[in-house]
Amino acid sequence: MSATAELRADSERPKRQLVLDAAASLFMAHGYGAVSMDAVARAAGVSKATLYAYFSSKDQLFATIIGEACQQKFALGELLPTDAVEIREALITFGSRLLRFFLEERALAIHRVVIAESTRFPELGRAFYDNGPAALLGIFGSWLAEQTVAGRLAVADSVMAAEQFISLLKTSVYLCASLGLTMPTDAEIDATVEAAATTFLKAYAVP
Amino acid sequence: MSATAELRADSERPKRQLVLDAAASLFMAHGYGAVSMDAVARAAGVSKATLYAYFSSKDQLFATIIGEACQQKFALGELLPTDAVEIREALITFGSRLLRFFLEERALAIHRVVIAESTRFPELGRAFYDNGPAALLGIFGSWLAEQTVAGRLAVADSVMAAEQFISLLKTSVYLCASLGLTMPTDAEIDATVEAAATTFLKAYAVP
DNA sequence: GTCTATAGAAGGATAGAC
DNA sequence: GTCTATCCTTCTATAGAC
Repeated sequence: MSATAELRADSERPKRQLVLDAAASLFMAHGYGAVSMDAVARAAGVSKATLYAYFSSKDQLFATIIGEACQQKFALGELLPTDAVEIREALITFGSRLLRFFLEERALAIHRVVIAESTRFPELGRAFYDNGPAALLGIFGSWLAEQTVAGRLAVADSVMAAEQFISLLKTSVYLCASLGLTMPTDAEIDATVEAAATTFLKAYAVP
Repeated sequence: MSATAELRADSERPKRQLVLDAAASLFMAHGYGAVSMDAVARAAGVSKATLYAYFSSKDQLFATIIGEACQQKFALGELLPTDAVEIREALITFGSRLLRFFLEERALAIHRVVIAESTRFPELGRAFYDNGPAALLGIFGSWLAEQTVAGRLAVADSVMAAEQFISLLKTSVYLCASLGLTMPTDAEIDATVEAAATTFLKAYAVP
């Protein structure tokens, strides 16, 4: 796409979308309280009156943005590995994709802002949990159950096992990233994933 | 202590402490942006001018409070079980204490507010991590190493093992509590702890 | 040290012209 | 629908009396 085409597309894009994009970026970077409607209007290149023509209040704008961000389907199913590979390799593939997804700046930002405003906007906590962690648990738990049926794992409680594998990925490297302290290196990520797979298989491998 | 003695102690307590207590409660409940200095002064029973006599700005008041909250030594060492009991029982005792500590409203509130303001106050993220998670990892990792020397566990990388046990405690029951959705029941907490101990021991028990 | 009162700035939301 | 200009509230921070 040429630069002029981009510009045309940009200027033709409905202002509502311009506002949404600008506000999403600002809210995720700085949180609800630190972003003014003036700043949103400025970043979107529209006036405040236009902004209020589309969104009746700051609360509603915020809830719309974060709610939509939570409902984006992250194609969670695509994170699952194929059944063709050996089980340890499958777990490592899945764990590696998943931990790298958790560490993406966008995912971290959504998690941060939802936790931060969960008291002011309880419905956001619910939307985040249902569309994110709960959906993931369902998909991965089913996969673990399938592997057990296929004789590749020995999992009794597939939901608890799914919880445990995912938890094993979220060690302090994830916490440090959440807190904005340090982003882990590829080597640290790989080491965490491999340790998670090793511990998980000691507990759930077929005897 | 009698009621009158309590009252006297309260009225004699330095106003600085009154401000700190009131502000801590408000900031942890509602976050930085949603709390005004008016509200702090009202809750503390002092005037705003008095408040500003002790703290030069809202930023400084907030950083002081959260910084001190992070540096409270939670007597982490006391969470460790005695060496007298069998290893599985020791892990369950420790895990139960630790998970219940993570789920305390105060701990959840500190975690929330630190994550929320970690971009505005990066030093708080560092203080929280060093005094909380990192200190815990050190203490528990050392304990695991001791148990290995004593022949009660077979842990090669004691820090990674400590990470994993703690991560196994933080399953979705913890996430739900973080998001303000639901507080787990005692039964859910116990089930999580027992599952964590079982998985951990399959990976790290003496052969 | 403590208070009342207020200055000065910023934010959310809107009126009215085009 | 969109903009400029503005209203009203709330906020941080301070001046001045006691």
